[in-house]
Amino acid sequence: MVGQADDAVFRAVRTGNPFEETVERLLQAIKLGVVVPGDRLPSERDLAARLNVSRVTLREAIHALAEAGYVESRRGRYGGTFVNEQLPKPRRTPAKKLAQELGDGLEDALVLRSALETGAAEAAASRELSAAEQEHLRRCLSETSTATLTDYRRLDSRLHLAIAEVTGSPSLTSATADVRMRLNELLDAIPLLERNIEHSNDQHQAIVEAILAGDPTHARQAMHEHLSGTAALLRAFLA
Amino acid sequence: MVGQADDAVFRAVRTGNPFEETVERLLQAIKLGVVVPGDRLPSERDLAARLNVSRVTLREAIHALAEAGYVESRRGRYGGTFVNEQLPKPRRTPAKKLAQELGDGLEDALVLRSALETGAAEAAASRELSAAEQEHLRRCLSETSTATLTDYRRLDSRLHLAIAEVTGSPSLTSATADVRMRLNELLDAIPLLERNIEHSNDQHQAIVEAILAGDPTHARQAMHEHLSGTAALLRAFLA
DNA sequence: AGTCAATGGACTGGCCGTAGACCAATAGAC
DNA sequence: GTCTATTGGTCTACGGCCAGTCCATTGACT
Repeated sequence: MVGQADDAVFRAVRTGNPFEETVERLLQAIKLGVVVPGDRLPSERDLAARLNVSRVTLREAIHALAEAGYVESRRGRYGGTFVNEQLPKPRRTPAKKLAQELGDGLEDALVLRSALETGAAEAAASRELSAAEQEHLRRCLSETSTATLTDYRRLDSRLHLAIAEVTGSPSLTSATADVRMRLNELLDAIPLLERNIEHSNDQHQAIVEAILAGDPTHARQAMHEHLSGTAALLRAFLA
Repeated sequence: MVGQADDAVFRAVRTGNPFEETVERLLQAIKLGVVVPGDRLPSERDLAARLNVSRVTLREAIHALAEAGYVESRRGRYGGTFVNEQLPKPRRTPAKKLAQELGDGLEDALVLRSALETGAAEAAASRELSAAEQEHLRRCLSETSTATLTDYRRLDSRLHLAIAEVTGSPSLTSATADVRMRLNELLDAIPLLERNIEHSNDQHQAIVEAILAGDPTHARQAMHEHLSGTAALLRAFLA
């Protein structure tokens, strides 16, 4: 055995039990804006099948999220589990502590994110996008640019996810969602400045325009700049 | 709910049971050249802990691999589980059938691979590599360039994995290993031409040189060309 | 030749998750 | 107003996986 890559291949098969994983996945859907306040989740039977988890386990996860104030369930036909209009405020753990917890994980996540998202921007710009996909991109861009402070993170996440989506690669989309979740807690720990948001919005627009124009090189470069800015902000704040 | 990204976030929490996952992981270690014929795997107790799996499950997985002819176990101190010198030949499933099974999965994997590996090349070239890391890269490159036909796939995989390793990002390394495994079966289905190998070797050298020279742009570009070639080959063969 | 540490091999009790069936409630359709 | 399909809520029997323990074997070291 060589002794370097074995950490990667002999890593944990499962990071948590099915219950925890399920909670995490539902949180992902909410925090990344895949489901929006007021939306209904798929029925327990459907969702359990899609997540490949028993209904009991899924219900436990939903129950946990309900107690935490994220969702609410209603019985009867046309009932279901709905995302709350008022989402719980993320606990602002001190940045230093978070940085300590993550350790090398921060650099790890940033490197992976850069690879995934610049790759996604390039791939998206290299494809022929359907009218629906174009509309989806534009809509996410517009919603992000007009977002209030409290909604900004979620809509920003949603836009980045949308870019991954229009590559047509589900795996790339999943990976992007996962790495974003890893960085989310950190992002919540740093203050949101109006000036930064404006800058981000400009960059978002440049990225989306390059994708819609079918300019892979420019799309990649614009995304690279955008991510570098966020990365620098994070590194500075957690130093 | 929007209805596009939900496939990504509501995907299966676990693709198989712990047993299957463990088998897959050990196969990964062998097929990607992380462990080499003659090598000893970590002890069952250590390995089970690293994989976060019970020893019983790990033993079942090892037993399955032993029956398939991949490994052999010896008891006593200085015993252990060893990778066989003669690995089982991969079954050459007809390319058409494989393509049918994968379906859209091929494009999915190719897009993800491109993002991960071009990103890895760029990131690797952007770092200061330690002497050990440089040596590791050079060694993998050299072993690949002098490989016999039967060993080529494994050493080629190992080289690509090494490039991901020297980014210093474990997540990127893991993801690279995973997507490579998804493409492995396909790669086994297409014939290995001496001419293609020579071409690959040239490209490999260009990539590694760019990384060692600290030239991110060139490294990315060289990797992009390399992957495009393989992707075109695969698409052509499975059309 | 004897010792011993480390390894694979085997067994047990317990718990988490599953599959499936059934109950209870709800709101639209008629 | 009644009916009914769909949804969340509940329960039970079963199986896989796990943590822990002990046994069997081996070969280097003394």
